[in-house]
Amino acid sequence: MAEDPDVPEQIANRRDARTRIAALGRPIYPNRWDPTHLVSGVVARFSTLDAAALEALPEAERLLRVPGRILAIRKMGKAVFLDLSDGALRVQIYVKKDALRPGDWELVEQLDLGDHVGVAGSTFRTRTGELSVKAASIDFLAKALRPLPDKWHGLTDVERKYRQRYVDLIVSPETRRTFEIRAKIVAFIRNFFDGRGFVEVETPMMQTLAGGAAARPFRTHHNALDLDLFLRIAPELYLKRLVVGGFPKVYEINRNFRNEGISTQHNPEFTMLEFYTAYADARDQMALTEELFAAAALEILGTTELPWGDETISLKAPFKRISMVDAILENISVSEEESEKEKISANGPTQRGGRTSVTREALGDLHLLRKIAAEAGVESVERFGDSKGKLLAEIFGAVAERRLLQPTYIIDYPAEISPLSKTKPGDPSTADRFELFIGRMEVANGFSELNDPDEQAEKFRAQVAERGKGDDEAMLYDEDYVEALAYGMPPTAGEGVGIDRLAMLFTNSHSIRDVILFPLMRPKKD
RNA sequence: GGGCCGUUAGCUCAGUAGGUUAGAGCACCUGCCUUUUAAGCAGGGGGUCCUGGGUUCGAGUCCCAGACGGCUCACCA
Repeated sequence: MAEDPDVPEQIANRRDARTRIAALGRPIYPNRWDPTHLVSGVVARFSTLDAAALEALPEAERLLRVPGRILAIRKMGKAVFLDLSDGALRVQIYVKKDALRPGDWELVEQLDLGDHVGVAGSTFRTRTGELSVKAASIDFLAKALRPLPDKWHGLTDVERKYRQRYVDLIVSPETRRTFEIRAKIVAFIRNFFDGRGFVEVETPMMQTLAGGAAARPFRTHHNALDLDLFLRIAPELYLKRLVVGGFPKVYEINRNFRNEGISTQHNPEFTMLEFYTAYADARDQMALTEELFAAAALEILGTTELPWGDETISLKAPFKRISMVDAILENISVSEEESEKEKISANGPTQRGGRTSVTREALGDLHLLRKIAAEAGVESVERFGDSKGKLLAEIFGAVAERRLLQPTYIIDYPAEISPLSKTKPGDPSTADRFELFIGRMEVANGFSELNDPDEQAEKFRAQVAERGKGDDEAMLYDEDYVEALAYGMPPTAGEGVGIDRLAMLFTNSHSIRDVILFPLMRPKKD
C-alpha cells in the first residue's frame, strides 16, 4: 500500500484513502456543512431520555445533523459504529449499510480515525442502552493524514504534549479539562471585579523602561522611531498612573515577560492579574483576595478543598497571616532538623557545630543575619552587601517558603526590597506589604502603594544606586511616574496575582507548563 | 548555568551478561462479521534503536561528545 519509502506507511494509507474519497466525487475539504447540534448539544438534548422516551418522540424531533471528529471505529461487517467527538464529548454513530444514502457506504469504508465527518440521522438507544445516532447520510468534512496516538494510553510524551498541544488536546480529556478550568478562572475573575465596580484596562506591553518589578526584561526595537523598547515585566506603574487619572478601581489581566530561568513555576511569559483599589490598604486587598479565591474555587470546582498531590489545600477564608520574621522563627527549627536528617542520611552523622541561635533580635543584626543566612544554605551571602532586608528575605526563602502549603499571607516585608510600597506607620523599615503563598508557591504580592512623590523619588534613587553596585534587577528611575504621583494619587492598595499558578492550584498541576497551552520550548533541530 | 535521569515501530512500552533475522499491545493492511463499545476471529506488513565518534570479531546494550526533554539546585512571580 505504501509505495514511497520516505512516507510512513500509515500516512501513505491515509493519502490513498483521501484520493479514493475524491474519486467518489466527494469534496474532501468542503467549505460548508450546516449542523443542527454539536455533539455536546446532542448529549445535552437527549442523554436524559431512555429508549422508550426517545422512541416516543415525533420523528422530526429526533432528526439532527451533527459534525465531529471520528475517535473510534468499530467495524461489524455491513454495519459500523463510530465515536464522534466535538472535542469535549462523544456520541456514538450507528452506520448500517442498507439504511444509508446510496454511495455513502463507499465513503464509510474509507474513513480513518481522526477524520471529520458530518452525520445526518436520528437518535435512538442501542441494545446496550447507549445513546446513538443512526446515520441516514454521512458527508466528509476533512481528512486526518496523520494517525492519532494510542487510543488507550493517549499521549504521555511530555515533550510532545507541549510542542504539539493540539494532539494532546485531541486525545487527553484531562488536558482539556485543565484549560477549561483556566478559562473559567479568568472569566470568574473578570466577573468578580466588574461586579465590584472595577474597570478593566490594557496598558503597554512595550515600554521604554521596564518597571514595576525586579526582573530582567526582554529587549526589542521599534524601527520607525528607532527606539529600543522592553517587554513589560509588570503593568504596575501604568495602572497607578490610571488611579492618578481618576480610575479608583482598575484591573488588568495580561501577559508579563521576564527574561529569567525556566522552571516548573516559571515561564518567560506568564499571565498576571493586577488590581488597584483607591481608598484601601494592604489589609483590604488581602480580604478581597481571600474572598475571590474561595468564591472562585466554590463556583468552578464546587469546593474550597483542592487536592494537591497527596495533600489537600484549603482555600477557605480567612487565610493565615504571619510576619516574615515570625515565619522564619516558626519554621527554622523544623527546617534545621530536616536538613540535619538529610545530611545524616546522605553522609552519615555530622557534628552539629555552633549554630547561631535564631531570635527576633538576631534577625535585626546585620552580622548575625549574614551568619544565619549562610547557615540556612543561602549561597554567597556577600552579594547582599549590608542590606538587612535582602538577607531577611533570603533567609525566609530558604527556611519558610517551601513549607507554606496552606494559604498564608506573609506580611511585614522589609522596606528595602519594596521600593514601590508605603511603609508601616511609625516603622520606616517595614513595608505595608504582603505576599500570599499557596502550595509552596508565591501566588500574589500586594501592598499599600507609595503615593508620596518625593519619597518615591528617593527610593528610585536608592534602586539606581543598587543597580550601580551590580544588582541588575534593581529598578530604574521612572521620571514620568514620579511626575504622575506629583499630581496626587489617593491612598491606594494594589496587588498582582499569578494566574498560571492559580490555575496550577485549581487543576492539581505541578508544572506551569501544564497550564500554559504553548509553553516556551527550544526549537527542535532538523 | 550545575547535578541526576530519559530518548527503541504511528502511539504506549519490553529488550536478559555485548552474541543470529530487535519484541508485545494498540494502530495499520487483507479476509469474515448488520446493536458493538479497549468489539471479536484469522492472516500480514512496518524500525536511522536521538545524532556523531570510539572500544570490540560483534553495540539497542559499553565509553566519549553533541541534540532535545524531564526532574532538581541556583535566580525569579
